[in-house]
Amino acid sequence: MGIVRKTQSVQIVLDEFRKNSTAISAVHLVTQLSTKLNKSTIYRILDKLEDDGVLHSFMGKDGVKRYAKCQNCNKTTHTDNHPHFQCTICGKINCLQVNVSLPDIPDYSVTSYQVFIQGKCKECL
Amino acid sequence: MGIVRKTQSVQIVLDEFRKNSTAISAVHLVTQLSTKLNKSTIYRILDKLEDDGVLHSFMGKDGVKRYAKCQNCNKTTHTDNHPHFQCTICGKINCLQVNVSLPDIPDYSVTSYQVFIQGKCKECL
DNA sequence: TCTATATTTGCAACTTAGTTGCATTAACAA
DNA sequence: TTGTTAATGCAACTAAGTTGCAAATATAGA
Repeated sequence: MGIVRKTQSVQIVLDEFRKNSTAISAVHLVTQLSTKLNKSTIYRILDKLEDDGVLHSFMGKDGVKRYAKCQNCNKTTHTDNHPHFQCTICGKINCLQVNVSLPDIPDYSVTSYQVFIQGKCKECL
Repeated sequence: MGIVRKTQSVQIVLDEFRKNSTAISAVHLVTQLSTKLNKSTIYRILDKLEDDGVLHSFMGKDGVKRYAKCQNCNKTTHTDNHPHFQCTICGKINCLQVNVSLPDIPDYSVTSYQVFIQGKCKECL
C-alpha cells in the first residue's frame, strides 16, 4: 500500500538511512532501534518504503534482507540494475554507480536482474 | 570438511540433482526426502557437497537457499560467474551457460560476483 | 481547533529456515 | 572381521520475519 502517513516511526527509520550511505539489514535496524520502535513496525515500514520506491532491498549471501536508498526511483519505475558490493573485510555493502549490462541470452526473455559483488573496498585495500 | 564417505544418504541427495537440472532449494529437498532422510542430514550433506565443489549455492529473493550442480568445479577452483535465471511464471531456476563480465570498477577490488536474472523461460514464453 | 475515521503501532504469539549437541549407526581401512 | 571415526537421527534450539488484534495517533473535514 505504501506510506500514507508521515509518522514519527517512519522518520526514525528514514533517519538511519540518512546517517548511513551503506545498505542496512532489517535485523540491524531492529536491534539498533529496539528502544524506539517495535520489530513489526520496522518490518512494516521497510516494506512500505520499498513499495514507494524510497528504498530497494536485496538478499545477502547470509539470507538476511538488506535495504538501501534508491537514487532515482519512485512508485512506478524502479531502476535497480546497479550492483551491490560487499567488502569481505569490513562487511559494508554499497550500491555502485556503474551499470552492468547483460550479454544476449537466447531462449530467455529478461525483465530484471541483480548483481552482487564481493571484494575489498577503498578503505580496506 | 567435505564428503569423506560415500554413504547412502549422499547418493539419495545426489540422485535428486541427477533427475533435475534446475536449482533445488534446501527446503524442497527436506520435504521431498522427508521419508528417507532427516532434515539435519540433508543440510549437512548439502554443505559438504558445496565444500567439495559438487554443488554451488545461492540465495533466492525469498531468502531460501538453493543448490545446483557445478559443471567444471572442484574443491579448489570454483567458477561461479555464470548467472542464475528464475522464470517468473514456472518459478524454475536454471544456470545459464553465458559469462557475464563486469565493467571496470574504480576504488574496489573484485574477487567474485553473482548475477541473478528474472524473466520468462523458453517453455513459458 | 476539535473530532471522526482510518492508518499505524505495540504486543505476543506464531511460522519457517536452518543449526547444534549428543547418543547411535554405518563406512571402510587394516 | 573388527576397531575407529565419520555420518546420521532426534529433539531441542536459534533467528528472521509474519500475523491478528486492541490501543494509539495522524489527518481530513467540520
